[in-house]
Amino acid sequence: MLLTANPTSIALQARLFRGFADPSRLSIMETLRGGEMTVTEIVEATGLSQSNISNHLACLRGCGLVAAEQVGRYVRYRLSDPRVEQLLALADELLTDVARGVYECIHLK
Amino acid sequence: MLLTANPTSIALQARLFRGFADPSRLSIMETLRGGEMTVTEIVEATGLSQSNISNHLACLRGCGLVAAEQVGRYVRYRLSDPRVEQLLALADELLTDVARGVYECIHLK
DNA sequence: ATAATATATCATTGTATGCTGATACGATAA
DNA sequence: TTATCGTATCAGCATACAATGATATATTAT
Repeated sequence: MLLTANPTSIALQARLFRGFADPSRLSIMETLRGGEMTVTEIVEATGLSQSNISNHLACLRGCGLVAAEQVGRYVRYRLSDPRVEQLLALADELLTDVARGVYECIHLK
Repeated sequence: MLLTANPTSIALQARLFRGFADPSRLSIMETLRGGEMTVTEIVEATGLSQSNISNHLACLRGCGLVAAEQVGRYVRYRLSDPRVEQLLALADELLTDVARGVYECIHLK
């Protein structure tokens, strides 16, 4: 008998973490910790290309990690849930202790 | 002037999240929430192949997310830090609210 | 209506990495 | 020592996905 946890749940959780597992998306989310921003503002703040940002915003939005609101010809984005920030903060904390390992880990690029 | 957060930190954080962003690694970590286990026990619990498990354990170990201790010809693995479990728990909580979005998100396989 | 600005979409390309199967290594038992 | 069991490593293949550049859409201004 396999003791595997609910496979669907595991797969979903993996996907959720993937939402956080990209530098561009993390930059966006870190930027949004400062409050709502338009796409242009995010582009300026991160230094990433507009299409790149838009692609990632679509991803984050699809996953429900950020929410968007159209304001005139701008679209304002924000973190959708306080737990998104909590997750970022907790990861930061954990990282203070595992940074060296993560940095030196040869299994993740 | 770019307002980018420390790029190195962002890259490391992305890597850290990648550690969590794979179903096999998540299965392993979920399994280890039940306490220390040998590789064989993890293989049985998850139903994944031995080499697959060993590869992922090497990754998790390299990142400092799990710790290992040799016991005879066995190696017992455990979660290395309570915050690893906290991160898993928080993700689970968040997932209760964003599950649909994550499931339907076309940007992540 | 036309132009200009803000954002989104899409195809392409390159790269990262997960999985498998074979094999090597290491520890104990016979 | 030899066999056996537990674990680790590695190469090869297949796939996922991030970044770019071009273009489409949408909103306001002239």
